Amino acid sequence: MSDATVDRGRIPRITVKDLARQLGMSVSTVSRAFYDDAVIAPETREKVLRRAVEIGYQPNPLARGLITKSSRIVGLVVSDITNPFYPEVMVRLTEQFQAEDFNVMLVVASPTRNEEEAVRVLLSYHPDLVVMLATTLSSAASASCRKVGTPVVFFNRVGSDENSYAVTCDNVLGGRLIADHLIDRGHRRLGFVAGRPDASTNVDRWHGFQARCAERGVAPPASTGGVAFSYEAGFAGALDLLNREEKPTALFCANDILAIGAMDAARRGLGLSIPADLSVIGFDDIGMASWSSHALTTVRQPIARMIDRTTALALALARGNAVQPAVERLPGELIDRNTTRFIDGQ
Amino acid sequence: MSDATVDRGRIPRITVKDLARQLGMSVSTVSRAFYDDAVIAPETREKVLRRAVEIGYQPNPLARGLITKSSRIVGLVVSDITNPFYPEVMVRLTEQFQAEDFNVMLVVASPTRNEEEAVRVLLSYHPDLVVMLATTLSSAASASCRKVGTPVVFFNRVGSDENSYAVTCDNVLGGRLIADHLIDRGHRRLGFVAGRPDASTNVDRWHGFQARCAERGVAPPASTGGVAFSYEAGFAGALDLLNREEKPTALFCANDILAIGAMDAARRGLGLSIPADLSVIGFDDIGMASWSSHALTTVRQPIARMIDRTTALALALARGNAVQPAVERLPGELIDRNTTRFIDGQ
DNA sequence: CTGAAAGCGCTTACAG
DNA sequence: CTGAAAGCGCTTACAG
Repeated sequence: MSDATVDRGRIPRITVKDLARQLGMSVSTVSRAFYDDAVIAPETREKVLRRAVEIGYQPNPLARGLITKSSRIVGLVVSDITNPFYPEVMVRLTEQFQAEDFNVMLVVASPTRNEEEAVRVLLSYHPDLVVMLATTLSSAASASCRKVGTPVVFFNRVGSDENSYAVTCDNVLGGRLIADHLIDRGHRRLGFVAGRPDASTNVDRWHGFQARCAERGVAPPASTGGVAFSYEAGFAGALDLLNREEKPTALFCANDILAIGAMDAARRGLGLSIPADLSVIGFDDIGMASWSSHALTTVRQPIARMIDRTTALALALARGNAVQPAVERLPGELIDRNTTRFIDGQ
Repeated sequence: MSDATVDRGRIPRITVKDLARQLGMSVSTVSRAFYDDAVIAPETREKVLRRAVEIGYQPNPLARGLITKSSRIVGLVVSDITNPFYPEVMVRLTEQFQAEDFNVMLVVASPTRNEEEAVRVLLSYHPDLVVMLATTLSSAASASCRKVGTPVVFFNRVGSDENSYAVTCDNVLGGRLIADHLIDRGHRRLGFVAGRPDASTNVDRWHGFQARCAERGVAPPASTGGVAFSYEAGFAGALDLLNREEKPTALFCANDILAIGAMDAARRGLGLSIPADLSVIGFDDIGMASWSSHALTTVRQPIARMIDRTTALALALARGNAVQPAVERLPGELIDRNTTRFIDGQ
């Protein structure tokens, strides 16, 4: 019974040695049983595997990683999680990785522990891959990953450097879709409530929106905000825009949470009715957007496909397959609910 | 330059050996520099540490864990994440653990990978501790943790077995607070919209509510739901209760999301006005509850304190300190906003 | 105070 | 097909 140094009351774990001793085999043989492509007699493998489940042995992936240089850990770095869009993404990504026998190490970047620091400690665990699920552009973090050869893929955000992987919704296209939707309905005085200015989602949506307005000969939209993707920011942004000389008749908010805040400001703060007095449109199509109290017209991110693409890409990268750095932009879809309307005149 | 077996294009990591060679020291000495309580000359330590940051060396916690039997990993198992209450908890717990140099391995239990299976793979990483952040009662999972000697603490949920650790809001008390609030305002026909029946939060809130009603001589509340903690369930639950013979004048919903669904049902579905025609009260005080479109009266969970207690407990446990198994119930606070009112008559 | 050695739990050439 | 040996990147008694 090995040298069971009782570590702080912790029970000594079962190891290959235990299994080997019990079966009268060498540790090498036992070890091989856990690899499908190892040369080992089928009956031997079966014996090992059967006994393993009996005594509850599982190879220690940490020790294994020391040898194989593969930890089967994927690091997930997250920062702004206030958007309900992200928890779902986190969970679904994690599920997918788990299904492929990768485990997720969660790291949160915050004011106290910034992204660079967070990535530094993450890297000490030697993840096979890191995926970034955050809203700000940071090249430093991805640079330190690259320095140690760890591939990184950005989810719903494009890295600031050329050679990184990213999968996002086509935010520029989304912005254009929204411009068309509003302009087609007769709106000419448009407003934009921005989220964080350093988020690629924010800038791309704005660019698309703006560009399409210009193409269709509509006056440049008024814009405000740029503090956060939050209810409060949406509330404040709408108030700002709607108190200006030239009141917009329609607001594009950089995401759904902003839009919900904006609607509350319009309704409760200003006594407006939506969509009668004001059209509002969001982006993301979070669950809440479909609630009858909001019934928000928005652009739905193709979240299932985005997650599929991310895991596929991630897994390929983690396996060491060479794949061209690229950003994949998947088109979103405009979901027309009840917060925009046709206006006459103009 | 060591035996750089180019592993799938991955860059060979810097190790103690590299550092030792560069400094002309032994690996033992270098290793000691990273432990505050190790005997080592101060200047030596400083030299090592300085050089380490220069070349970007960090001890590999995985290799370290092999020796120390401490992975500095805390496993976080999560299942029903649809409640916006949880993402915040996840992030804040993770931040706290990070601050103490623990890292979080996220594991999600789902229909495809149930809790037991999830815990099994988690345990293979030998976490120093696991915290359960889920809504269903499962003793199997905690049993397998105990079998390998890994402490588990339940957050906002009490384990089904006696000797485990848990920190929760005092849900029974919360239910009582709500009963008092409603009864004090003259309500006598009360309704309860349940969440998942297997969640301890749900049963405790219901018990407290019921018991207090009985104590104050109010007729037993009608109850419905019991499918999920979701908007849809709240919507359906309210519809059910409000279509009964004896319509309740006030609804206690087992959490805020249910309450928001219930309010939408009452308002949009039934044309009722809140609180004029119906009082509604929730539980949690998620961010959304304070939005002006909801302004929901609710019981606020003492989330900051709950998290502090959890990390304190967790850290003590992870350090191997003996602490009595116990469930800690922290009192919540009733936040009186705009969804309940006094009724006359009776 | 420092170093050589053993060992943590694994895997993987290398012989047989 | 199997086993003995070396080694992954660390830490920690044990000498000196």
